[in-house]
Amino acid sequence: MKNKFLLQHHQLKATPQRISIIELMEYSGHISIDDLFKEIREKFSSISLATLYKNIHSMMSVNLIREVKIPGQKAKYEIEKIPHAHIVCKTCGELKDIPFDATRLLEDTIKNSDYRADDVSIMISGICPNCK
Amino acid sequence: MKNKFLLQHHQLKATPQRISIIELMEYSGHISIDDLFKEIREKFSSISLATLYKNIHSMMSVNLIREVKIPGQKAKYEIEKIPHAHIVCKTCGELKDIPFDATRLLEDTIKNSDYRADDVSIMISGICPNCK
DNA sequence: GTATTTGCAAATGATTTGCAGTGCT
DNA sequence: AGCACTGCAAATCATTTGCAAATAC
Repeated sequence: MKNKFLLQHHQLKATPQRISIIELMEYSGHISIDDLFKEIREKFSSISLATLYKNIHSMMSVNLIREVKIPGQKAKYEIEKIPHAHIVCKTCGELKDIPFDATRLLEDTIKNSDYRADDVSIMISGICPNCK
Repeated sequence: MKNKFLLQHHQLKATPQRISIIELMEYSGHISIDDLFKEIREKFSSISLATLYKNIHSMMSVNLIREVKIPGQKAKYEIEKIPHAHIVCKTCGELKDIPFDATRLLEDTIKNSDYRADDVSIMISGICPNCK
């Protein structure tokens, strides 16, 4: 129900496919198109990749979700939420959030450049505990 | 000459194509495969995209260059250099460096998580002076 | 001289598009 | 009812691969 409203508040029709996309993103944190496709087929066996791509685009265009690009990997998608940084493991590729408030960084940037900055995305890479 | 050594120090053969790739990256700061292809054809009219892709990969695998992924754009490539953050204009897509030392951020992350962090990439987005 | 690299053409993989039918509001 | 959305198939675009000839060292 919550996600139905979430979609409607962003002027998108609340189709069951879209609701399911949001649920899967909430559950996984970040998900690639391929994994999304695999998961969502369990519920909608006839869904097409084209539909996923179209929905990802419409949801991005209203800032409901965000694309996370990672060097050497396919893009992942996540629901817009509170400020955080990303940390990706160089070995296994796992992506995690860590709490990080970039407000300060943004303010500094605004001070030191003539850009009107409004968003920061931070990608840290390293080796995760499991792979160490 | 400098770039010939740069390649050799990374155990790559210094072909004229590779030297030219490095020159173009130095000149442009960040460049996409397509732009690289357009530019480099002026010098090597018979160069193929396959060669570019292959070289980009070999140069990345020895950390001579780095891939910069930007949401909504194709990847760009740049020579590894001193720490900086990226700022991209949401309107015209222009990408710029701003000086930024992420050492502190890295240290904090190491303290607060059990990852062994070794690299940070920061992408700020906003509106550039020209587009304001 | 030998191993690597180049450039071509073809294969593969990812994303987008057009369109007819369906479903949300 | 009307417009947006879905799913299919086909088109397009991006990247990779295999291989023979060329080149760096």
